[in-house]
Amino acid sequence: MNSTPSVRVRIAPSPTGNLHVGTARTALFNELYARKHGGSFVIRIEDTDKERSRKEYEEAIMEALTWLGLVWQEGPDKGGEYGPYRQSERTSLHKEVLLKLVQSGKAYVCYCAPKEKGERETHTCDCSATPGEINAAKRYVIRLHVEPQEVSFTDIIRGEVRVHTDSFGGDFVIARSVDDPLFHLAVVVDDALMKITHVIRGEDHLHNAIKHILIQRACGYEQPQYAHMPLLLDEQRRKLSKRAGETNLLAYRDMGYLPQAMLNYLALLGWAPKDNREIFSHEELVEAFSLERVQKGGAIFSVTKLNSINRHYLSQLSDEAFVEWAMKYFASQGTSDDTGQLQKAVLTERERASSYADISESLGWALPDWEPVYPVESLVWKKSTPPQTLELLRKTHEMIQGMDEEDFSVSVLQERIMEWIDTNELGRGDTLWPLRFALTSQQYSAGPFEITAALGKNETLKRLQSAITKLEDANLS
RNA sequence: GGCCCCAUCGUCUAACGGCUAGGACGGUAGAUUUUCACUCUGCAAAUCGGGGUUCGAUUCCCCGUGGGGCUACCA
Repeated sequence: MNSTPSVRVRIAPSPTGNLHVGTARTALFNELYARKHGGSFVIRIEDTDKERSRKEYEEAIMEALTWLGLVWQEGPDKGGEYGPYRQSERTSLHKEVLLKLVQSGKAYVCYCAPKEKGERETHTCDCSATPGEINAAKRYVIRLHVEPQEVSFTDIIRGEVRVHTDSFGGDFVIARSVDDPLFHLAVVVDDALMKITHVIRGEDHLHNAIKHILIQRACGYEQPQYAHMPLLLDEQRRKLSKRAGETNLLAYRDMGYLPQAMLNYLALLGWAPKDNREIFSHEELVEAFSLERVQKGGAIFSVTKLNSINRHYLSQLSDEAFVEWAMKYFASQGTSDDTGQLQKAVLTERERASSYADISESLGWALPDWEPVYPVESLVWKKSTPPQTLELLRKTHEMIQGMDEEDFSVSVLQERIMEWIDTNELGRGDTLWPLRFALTSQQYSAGPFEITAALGKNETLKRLQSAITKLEDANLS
């Protein structure tokens, strides 16, 4: 038999909301660690808070984890040897442990009133009922007996952490009743029963680790290795929360971020490889990852870097995949594309877009409801004059009129139009700016040939004519 | 308040105690370009402060300062 137990890690989200980006990162680090060591990654849904837990959140969480591309071996969706994987289905397990703890005197039933708000004295009382004598009519809790002492453990990321039990008031509550264990007890029991070897979680649990170790000792469990990761911060350097920005992972999918980009970005938050590399596939991350290289300080979740990484991955997509990605956005906006014009147009934003926000900003000209509303002067290039522009627009209209529909590809259009401009010495800027602007009415956009190709002959001529008319009517000098 | 954790460019980060503190994003200047973007070339930008230890400290130790987390009969 193998003497060293294989690595088993877990992520334990509570279905009281969508998957938080911070939780997603923790999940990723767990997954990477498990895969790196050929271990198992377990998902356990902590739905014991009956008030706030919702089934649809559990589904959203699983969907988000799947979207990110994480792979797990055991979970509520696929079962496993150490199930069930919903905490609410494990209460009998918890109860068993609880009873044993009380019977052995490691924990006791306590009828004392709840702690006052500012109270921080070490808890003392004479309560000592055994389970058989519990007076159900009276409110009670179950507390763990805690000998006043220094407790320390070695955190993989932080080194030695040492806390005195007095700092949290000694005997702490582990259950509201025999049927209602609290988080601390449930986590410890579940982790032990699921043979979790490494607990990798957020730094906000650092203090809890002490309580958890105390419970483990009382239960006679082996202590897992702990690794408390730095928190994800908002721009104000506070724990990333809903109020400071979007924290729902799936919202980023809906904003046009690719899962591989998000995965890559998340990995770089609090972790860095030995070399300067920043672009990593999932497999490459597994290869390069190590907990020892995880940062101790918190990291700000900032979308600018995510944008650049997303742009990189978008540029790696095939044309088909890129179109599919972009059209998903328009579909979500309820924009139909009967003519196929939008589909063609979308390609002009390749290597330019960072997310759907860019697509939506730059592709106005390709929308079915586009109208040529713009100030006439904008048609005139900065180094040109209105009469020149009018003249050139007329010539361009005439030139394009003479082209065949099948010549409307980017390369042919570019070749023909550029050659035409140069041989007639019309001036590239003087001609191309009004062309592009007449077609888009946008200050910034893709090049005129790409746009002409996407719009096709009829639409191009229509828009050029409209610009000519506008300019004539305006009668600028 | 108490307990704990942390500290390198604006941001994410690199640097066996030893090159001019490196890279990326962002910013900025320029080249290219009809515009924006892409690409290319430059530039600015950091070791929180004070003490030690050491030939030598971003790195180790102490103090201070700053930031953060936790302080539930939530998870």
